[in-house]
Amino acid sequence: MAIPRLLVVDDDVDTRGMMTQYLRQNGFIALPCDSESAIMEHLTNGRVDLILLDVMLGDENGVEICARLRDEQDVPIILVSALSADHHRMAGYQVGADDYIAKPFNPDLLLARVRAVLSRAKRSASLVYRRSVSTFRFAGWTYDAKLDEVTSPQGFQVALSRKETALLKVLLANPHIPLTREEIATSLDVTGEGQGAEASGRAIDVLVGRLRGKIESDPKQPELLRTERGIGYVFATDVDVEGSA
Amino acid sequence: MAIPRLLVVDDDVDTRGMMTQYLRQNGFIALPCDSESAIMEHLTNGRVDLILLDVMLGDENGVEICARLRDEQDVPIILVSALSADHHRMAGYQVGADDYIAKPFNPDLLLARVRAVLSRAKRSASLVYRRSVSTFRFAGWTYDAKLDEVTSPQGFQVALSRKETALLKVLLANPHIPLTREEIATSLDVTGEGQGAEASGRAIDVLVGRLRGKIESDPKQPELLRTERGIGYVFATDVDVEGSA
DNA sequence: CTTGTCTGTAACAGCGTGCAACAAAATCAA
DNA sequence: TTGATTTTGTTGCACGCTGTTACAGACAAG
Repeated sequence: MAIPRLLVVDDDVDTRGMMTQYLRQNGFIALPCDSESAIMEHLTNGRVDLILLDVMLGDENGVEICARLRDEQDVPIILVSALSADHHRMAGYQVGADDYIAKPFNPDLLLARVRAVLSRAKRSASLVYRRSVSTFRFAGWTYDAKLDEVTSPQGFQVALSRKETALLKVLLANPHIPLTREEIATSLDVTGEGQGAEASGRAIDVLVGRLRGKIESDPKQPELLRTERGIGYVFATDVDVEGSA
Repeated sequence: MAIPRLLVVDDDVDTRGMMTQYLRQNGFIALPCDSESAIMEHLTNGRVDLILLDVMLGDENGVEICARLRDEQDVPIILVSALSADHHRMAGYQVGADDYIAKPFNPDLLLARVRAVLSRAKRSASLVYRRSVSTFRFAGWTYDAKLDEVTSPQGFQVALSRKETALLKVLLANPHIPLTREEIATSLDVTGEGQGAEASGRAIDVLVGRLRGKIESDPKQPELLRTERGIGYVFATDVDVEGSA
């Protein structure tokens, strides 16, 4: 199972950034959102495993959004509220939220809830990504997330830089799913909010090229890290994940 | 049976674009519309297999339009609504809608409903184009949809560009059926809103020429990709499909 | 035949991507 | 701290893909 992709929906940049950063540090893919339309976009464009939804969203109302999402979707939702009032919690459950957290919350609590909801949501226990877990295998290659070691099919160890490793992780977590440059950039930018972090330039292109140079047998005709013209990049190979607690 | 042609009627550009794009990615021909007159135009000018009709259409009322269409036509209609209110659903069924979906909806759900209505509407199950099919054979040629590899009767591998591949796919999916330039263009344009995408020009003609140059033994006297003067192009050869789920 | 419409195609232009080379920034050693 | 080394982002150019245009040939109707 791939690394869970979470949507962090909050209109406050700081909160959003903190949560995003924390979740990423703990092995999740966290995508910051600030509106319902952004949520829909993500839902349309790719897999989303859990939505952390702030109740207060400027004009929009988190509870209503939750209700609407729940009407048709089956994505787990955790409501987050700055208010501790219980009626909010009730309202939340009524519209089908999977859990409810009051701000300010203990980061570990957040993590615990997220994991609980994720594992409750789906049957397979391996759904939840455990940091300590960690061997990815693809096309003869091995990536040991714990030791951060990449081993070629011939058994040679390949040294990847931090960003290269991060890129590989995102790709391994989303095999066969085309990722936008923006999505990739957001995932790489571990400093919390990726807002304008990658506004300029073609850093991702270059990074992809560098990674290709290290893991593709023929970088000119990539078989693992394929280009989706006009869209972004895809990891076009099946990936086996081997985990341990 | 040809690829189903769907009309996506919604006055919001984003929604329309998203739905259109998603449907196209899944093998349908999706034509964006924003008014009743546009619908009528399409109904007049060509085959339409299903209409996805937004209930809120600016000044116009989707339900009324639905009723009017139903009065004269027998095109299946799925109503789409931003409101979850049930009376809308009821009203929809009363005027003869084939199904009803509330926005925001799960893309896969949309797809499921569309397919259900289409197959319910009548005709063989093969109506729905299956993208998961893997190997096409025609006149000695082979096209492996999974690897995107085209192999000539002599066993040589031929490199096709993205659009060329897309064109070939549409043709292979509809052997012996003349396809309009518009139909082809719509199928190729995966970038969402095709509105003016193909308004101008003869891109299709040129594309066809290029594909001919690669797969016809004598591009001057095409045997596979024939021209239907005044109409469009036909793939004039039997195609064997070897599919898997 | 002529005329007008439709199609084939070469030539060109714009865009996105790969990549090398450079510059800036981060990391490390002392 | 300083300076060396590595990593990362930027820039410029080349190249392939794609749509447009213009013109010539093909076809249909008269």
